[in-house]
Amino acid sequence: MTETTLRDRDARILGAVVDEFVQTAEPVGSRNLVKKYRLEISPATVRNVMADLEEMGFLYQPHTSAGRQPTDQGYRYYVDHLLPGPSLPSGQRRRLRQGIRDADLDALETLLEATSRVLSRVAHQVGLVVAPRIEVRVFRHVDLVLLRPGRVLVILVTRSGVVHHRVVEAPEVRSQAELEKMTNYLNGLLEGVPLVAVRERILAEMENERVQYDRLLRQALELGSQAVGGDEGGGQVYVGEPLRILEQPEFQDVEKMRQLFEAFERKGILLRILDRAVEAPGVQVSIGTENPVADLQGCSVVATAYGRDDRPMGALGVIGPTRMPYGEVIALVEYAARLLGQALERL
Amino acid sequence: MTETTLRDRDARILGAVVDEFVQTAEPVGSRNLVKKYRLEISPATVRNVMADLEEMGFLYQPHTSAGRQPTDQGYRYYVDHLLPGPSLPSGQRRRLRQGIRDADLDALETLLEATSRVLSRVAHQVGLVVAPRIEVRVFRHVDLVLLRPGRVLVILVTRSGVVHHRVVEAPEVRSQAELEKMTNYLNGLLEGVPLVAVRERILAEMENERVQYDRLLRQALELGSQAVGGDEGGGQVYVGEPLRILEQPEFQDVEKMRQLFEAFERKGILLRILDRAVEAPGVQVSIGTENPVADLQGCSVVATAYGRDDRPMGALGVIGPTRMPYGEVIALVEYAARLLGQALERL
DNA sequence: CCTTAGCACTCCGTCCTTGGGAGTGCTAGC
DNA sequence: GCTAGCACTCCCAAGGACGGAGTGCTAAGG
Repeated sequence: MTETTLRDRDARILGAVVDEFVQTAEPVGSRNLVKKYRLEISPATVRNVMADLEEMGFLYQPHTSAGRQPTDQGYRYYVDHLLPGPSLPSGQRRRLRQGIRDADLDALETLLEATSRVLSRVAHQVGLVVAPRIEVRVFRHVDLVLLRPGRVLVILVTRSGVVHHRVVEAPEVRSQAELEKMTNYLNGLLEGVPLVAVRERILAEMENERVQYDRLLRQALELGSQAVGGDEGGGQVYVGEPLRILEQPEFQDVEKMRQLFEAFERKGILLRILDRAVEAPGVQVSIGTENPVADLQGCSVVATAYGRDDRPMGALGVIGPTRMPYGEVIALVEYAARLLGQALERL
Repeated sequence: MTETTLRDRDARILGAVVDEFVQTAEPVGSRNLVKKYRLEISPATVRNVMADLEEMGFLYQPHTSAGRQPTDQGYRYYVDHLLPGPSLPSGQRRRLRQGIRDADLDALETLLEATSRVLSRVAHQVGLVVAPRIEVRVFRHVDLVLLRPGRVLVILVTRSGVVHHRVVEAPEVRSQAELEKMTNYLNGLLEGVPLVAVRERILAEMENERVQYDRLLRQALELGSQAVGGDEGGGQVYVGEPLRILEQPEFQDVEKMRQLFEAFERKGILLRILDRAVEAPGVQVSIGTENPVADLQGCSVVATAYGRDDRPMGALGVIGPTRMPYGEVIALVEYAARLLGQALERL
């Protein structure tokens, strides 16, 4: 990766090619470019420049004597150096605001899902939202329900109102009355503890003398520990209206579409990509082969963290073909993250 | 719909055409048919019969001088009269059993999802499962959690271990302690009441003198009522691995596929189709235009109820192109329903 | 040295034609 | 009522011609 800086005119032409190709999805030729973008030079000159840009790896021809299209590297340069100032048409702002505000008063899950959907609709791509990470979630309440002797349903509620539940084997538990006591004990013990610290807290409590002698308390801790165990994968991913992607011509091909949809099913993949945006500042753009997942050849992801600046909670973003209007999508994702952050603040 | 009965030979030919077309997805011609199915008559005779069958509406030609394919009516006759005895290859039985047994010990949701998935995989179509209807679900436990003053999270658990939750506005509620009392009260009141009867029970209790004078109890009932309200749509639908449908050549066309996927998103549509199978006895087969939803032109649904015979709980089925191996799929759906019923019994 | 006009060339996509294959319907004979 | 034979229809794949869009190169001009 040599960090090239293009001369002004060359950059302008690269920018024009990207803009044009994003718009039309057809290879762009010199003549057309000059006309549409009022470049004050002749097509022949543009051709020379294009040949240079191709040599540098920013453009390529799908076949000889066709127009040029941007390579991943071309898009990269465009994103890094040529983006117009971030401005979002007020119509889109409004739609985003409305979509997120409408779900605002509801539970967290609804809010996140609504956000992913409205992102999809406004961007004409597919919106993604990762639920707040386990680290920022705080224990609020636990409830134990005896389904039948030896089998207990553990319900866990976080401060933001997210409900987790899981069935746990507990052969020694026989009555709901026992569970009631355990519930009270656990609730008292864990009130306000961050979920990540719950296990630790429980282990510490195990040392407590009182616990050593009380079978019930020991069991309660055991249950509590099992309840939070294995929940590390906490990052639920919401995929909004995946069918939107069919609006993009590159996915008229069934095989391509299928690959992408398979990625959608494997939430782990999406999580991996979006997670990088949680830590990093600003909006992250992964273009085509830049992103680590082979199945997502030809796709780009624009993502950013949401939450307070000093304390990112999760990430959201948009996935679509590499041929995407980066300026617009970046502004969109940025704004959506701000709105979602605000909504969570209120929640 | 005139209820025609075909003469033996005609019926056999219709059956052969259906079998062959299901297998190859190509219009089938007379010559080929004779050879492959060892009909002891000449192609010319077969042609005559086919012409008759076409006139009766069982077959049609996509264009002159092409082979024949079954019409919806043709499939209907096949399903009603020509199905080979229901027998399921032991390999498929095993795969079904395994898929369902594996999820058996888990919570209900997991079980239902696993069932829809294994149906998809074994049938090479898309499996559908409707969660047990609200009528057969029984109240087990309720829990109220104060998220912040005036806003309460209501968690509802049914006997089978299904967890519902919802955020409810309750401006007067200010402390968790109040909620604790309400919780106990509601749990005592509703233990073992079928969900459909909960609201009724609550209304009856409202008349109770004790309640008239106790603000807390009134509020508790209010909350309980809101918690079950609007939950009529209880039938959650699980769609198993929709991408499987791409294995069928008819869905290589993006537009067709898109329509179907849109139907998958609108769970209401699927619910409507499957719900008919809950009441009806045996396996229901809706072929192409027979099913009430226009978007599902060209698709068939094979569905049946699961649960105890005298008390159906929900429905499951398979959706795919009209060109599907009905005999096999019917046997599959039947067996899956039995397995799921048994699994629920144990749960 | 950079720019540009001109020109020959390349490649794609479309349209048309052609020929073979699969299948039918009809007729006449058994 | 069944069947062999035959003429006919239609699709589909392959081949060829052609126009369009675009390029690269060369040579001339600033």
